[in-house]
Amino acid sequence: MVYPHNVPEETAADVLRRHGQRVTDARVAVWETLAGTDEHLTAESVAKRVAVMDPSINLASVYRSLALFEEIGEVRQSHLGPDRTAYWEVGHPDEHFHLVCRNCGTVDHHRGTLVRQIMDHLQGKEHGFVPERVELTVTGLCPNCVGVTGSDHPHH
Amino acid sequence: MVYPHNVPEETAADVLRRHGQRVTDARVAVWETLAGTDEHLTAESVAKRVAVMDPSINLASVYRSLALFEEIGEVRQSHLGPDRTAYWEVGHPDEHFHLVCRNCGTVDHHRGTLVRQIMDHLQGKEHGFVPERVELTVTGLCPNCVGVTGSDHPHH
DNA sequence: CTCCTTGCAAACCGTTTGCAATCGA
DNA sequence: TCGATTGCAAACGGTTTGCAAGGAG
Repeated sequence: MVYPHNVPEETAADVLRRHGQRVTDARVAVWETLAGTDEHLTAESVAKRVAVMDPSINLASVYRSLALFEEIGEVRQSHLGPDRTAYWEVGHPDEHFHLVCRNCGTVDHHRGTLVRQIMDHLQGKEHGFVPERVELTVTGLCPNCVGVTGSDHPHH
Repeated sequence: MVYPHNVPEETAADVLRRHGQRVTDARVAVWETLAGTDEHLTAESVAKRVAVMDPSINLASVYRSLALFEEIGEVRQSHLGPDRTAYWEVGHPDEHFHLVCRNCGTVDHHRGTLVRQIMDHLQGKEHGFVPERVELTVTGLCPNCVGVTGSDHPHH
């Protein structure tokens, strides 16, 4: 079940130029890394994959590229889990949310109408609050871990 | 609109003993701080308020107390905003979510059936995923900031 | 009396930044 | 050409941890 990309045909250079940004090796490598997977990656793991294409690209440039893509709205950062690490993914056109297994750590994407419904719900009810972004993360046990684990503590 | 506490009558000592934990000054102070407000506090601000009651209590002990209360399920940690700072609050019986204003930073709690609905939605649809915790954070513009700010960038 | 908890200070770790060199347009 | 971008290394900031002293049960 591979996650289709934003605009599969569009290259990194296209994306950058569309936003009036310079096309550099670091940015291209970061974009290709993120666009080429359906996983959520930490900056570190993006850097690791980028290093395979071009070992001369520095971690700092990866961070700067990620920040750039986020600013222009092509990439999203989420804070899954209780750790303070950020996870990155290309910004999908469809709203979606995350199911995180507290046992095996697997992160599942789920698209559908739920996030839209939440937006609508707020539009009507919250006197004047203008929702822009909904971040919904559900923690629990994935099908694989339900039977295996007791109902208790994960890491002890 | 003050947020009513979990079990208003229960003292810090009660809570701790109920979980078989030792009653110490640091823990009592941290509990009273968190139970005495409807705000979300960072560890640092908890420490600041704790210091008023007892200046001898160390930041590290505040962190350890927060971790303890979280482990026993009496306190919750959320990652609001894009920074990696954690925000703490007592664990409310009613599910709720957060409305964060991207302009002024205000965090609003909202209780209601939304979170419950999400849980139910998942129970039925997600073949076997067992939801345990729903973290829903909506970023946008609060009523006060809607008119004031253009539709663009917050901090530039 | 025993083990748990604390204060302190140093370590951690993901992320950011200043700077001179380099690169893209 | 010339400002934007990079690599490098050092700084940052919230959080964690090792250890000896102090405190709860």
